[in-house]
Amino acid sequence: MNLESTLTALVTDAVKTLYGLETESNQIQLQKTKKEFVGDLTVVIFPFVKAARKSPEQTGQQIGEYLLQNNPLISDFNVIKGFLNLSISKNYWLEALNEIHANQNFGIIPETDKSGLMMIEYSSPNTNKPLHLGHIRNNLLGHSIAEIQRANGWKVVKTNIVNDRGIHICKSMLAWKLFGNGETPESSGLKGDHLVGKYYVIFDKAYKAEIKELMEKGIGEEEAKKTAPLILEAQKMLLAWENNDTEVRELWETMNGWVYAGFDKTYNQMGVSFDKIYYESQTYLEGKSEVERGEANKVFYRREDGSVWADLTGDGLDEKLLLRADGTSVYMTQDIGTAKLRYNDYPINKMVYVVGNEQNYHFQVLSILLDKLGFEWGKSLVHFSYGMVELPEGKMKSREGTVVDADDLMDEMIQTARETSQELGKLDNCTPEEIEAIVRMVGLGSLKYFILKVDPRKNMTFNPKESIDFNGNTGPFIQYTHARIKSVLRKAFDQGIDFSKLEKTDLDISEKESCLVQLITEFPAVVRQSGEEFSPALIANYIYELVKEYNQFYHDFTILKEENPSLKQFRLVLSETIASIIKTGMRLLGIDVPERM
RNA sequence: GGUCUGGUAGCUCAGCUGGAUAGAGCAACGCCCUUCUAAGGCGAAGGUCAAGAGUUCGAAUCUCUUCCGGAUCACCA
Repeated sequence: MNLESTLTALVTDAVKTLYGLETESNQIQLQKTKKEFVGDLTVVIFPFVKAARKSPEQTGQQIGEYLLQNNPLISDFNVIKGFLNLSISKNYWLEALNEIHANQNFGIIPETDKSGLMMIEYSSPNTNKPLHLGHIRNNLLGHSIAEIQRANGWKVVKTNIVNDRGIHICKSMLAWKLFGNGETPESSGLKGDHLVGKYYVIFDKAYKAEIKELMEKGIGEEEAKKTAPLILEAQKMLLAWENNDTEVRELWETMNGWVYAGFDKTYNQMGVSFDKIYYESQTYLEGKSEVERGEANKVFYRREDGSVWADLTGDGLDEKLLLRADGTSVYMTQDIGTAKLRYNDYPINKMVYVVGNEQNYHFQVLSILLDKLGFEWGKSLVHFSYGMVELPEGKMKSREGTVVDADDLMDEMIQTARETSQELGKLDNCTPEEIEAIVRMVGLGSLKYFILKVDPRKNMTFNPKESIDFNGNTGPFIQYTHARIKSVLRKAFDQGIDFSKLEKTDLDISEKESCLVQLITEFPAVVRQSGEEFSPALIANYIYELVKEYNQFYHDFTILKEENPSLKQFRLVLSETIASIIKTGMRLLGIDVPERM
């Protein structure tokens, strides 16, 4: 039984005995005592004032006295206005710390069958261009959510649906065929995904030139876009692909192979991975047959031109196309097929899609369609929706070439970390391998933390400079604190101090220290809530608060120079516990923390 | 226009199941390196929580209206 529920029960008991008031536990409001007041936890008295028929102050006083007399857990109390501030006995905090310190998996629920299996889809790239800043937010969120859900006892399957077919891939292929001169990643020294992306851009340029040319001949823009030779050629290629044309398929496989090799490097650098990858080229046919089944069951209907539609006006939405007149599938069709395959492959209890908020409508529709098709899991799917990332300079636009490439950005972050640490001479005693590892952790940690600390729903601005600051709510600041604690612990260990277990449990620790212990005890609750709300930001901000509080504590006291051996030991145990929570918490965000830096 | 979503300090963000004087960091100002890592800490300053109304003992938080931003409503993916 944790502290809060114990206290809730106590207060329930108190108001019943004193005022004969029956209360539900949710009527008792317990909150952390604000810093400027003395105490650990605060009971809001207002709900009981009526029954007590006394002033809030008197009521608080009375309840406080009752609690103090009836439970040794409460060491003191004070009343301010309608708030009863309770001080919890130091012994309680010391014992709590001891317990947490001994628990290697504090805050983590082991994987059990109880919660079931959660499949989390994220990343979901197209194979015609490299990953960019938007993908970074997606990947980081997806990976972190997976870690958090796993820490909450779910069995997690991370999945990626690669959009490896369609007109956009044909565009890259066609451009390569026409202008590529057989260029390969090996011959050009380019990363595979960048090479294919290069030809996508080349296609776009040439295509635009053709449109311009046609328009100069007096053809309308719409018409020009449709009749430009390049686009017709690309469409022909797509058709050939669908008809399993050997040459087209071979080129398709070669170029996609380049892209996958490139993506693997990017994912690897980012520290994300997948348990199962689906390819749209393998799932879109399944979608078609599902739609046809739906049509047969009168869930969908066919128009005169042969296209298939779902009528969602009854759900307050529009009509939605599912199959084109020529029988080819659209985005929605593929997602239906992919969903079906996934549920065939895994006993999924919860399906989560990490996809940008521009697709909110799509997933609203998908949920309804799956439900109409008779899949009981349709209604319960979760669209984990997130906002756009912008740079301080403004919006990213692929047309204006202001897209921030994921690989470039990560390299830059690492490079900045390297330069900063060199300037400060921080890593002079490390081997080149150590320096590389640390600089990488710090550079990527900056990026990851800055993106994850923000509420996912919001559009955000990524400021590279600010993110790598060693002050404030940043990854490096947290990493730095961790490294510093580790340094203290190493020195203590060298001095032969045993901090494996607290020996004395009647130490007179300061208010600030008990406050820190209290903060530590909240970690599991934060992880639970973060899982329920799908919010890595919750964990990020919690860690920051912990680190900040610790730093203030660290400033006021020196640990190794403390003369009271018991107090010294306590502070070491406290520090080690905090370091361990930082490490666990950051792991849930997908961020590594260095032992030294 | 319909739907969804956001608006909190100059900037970037917390806080939102209603509770005390609305919190951090950055920037700018003033201190503290004989200090377990100054990649740090302390102090002061900075607010009509977009606006208005309602519910309440009490509203940044809940409801309604308005204003501003973003997304979406494709035979694109």
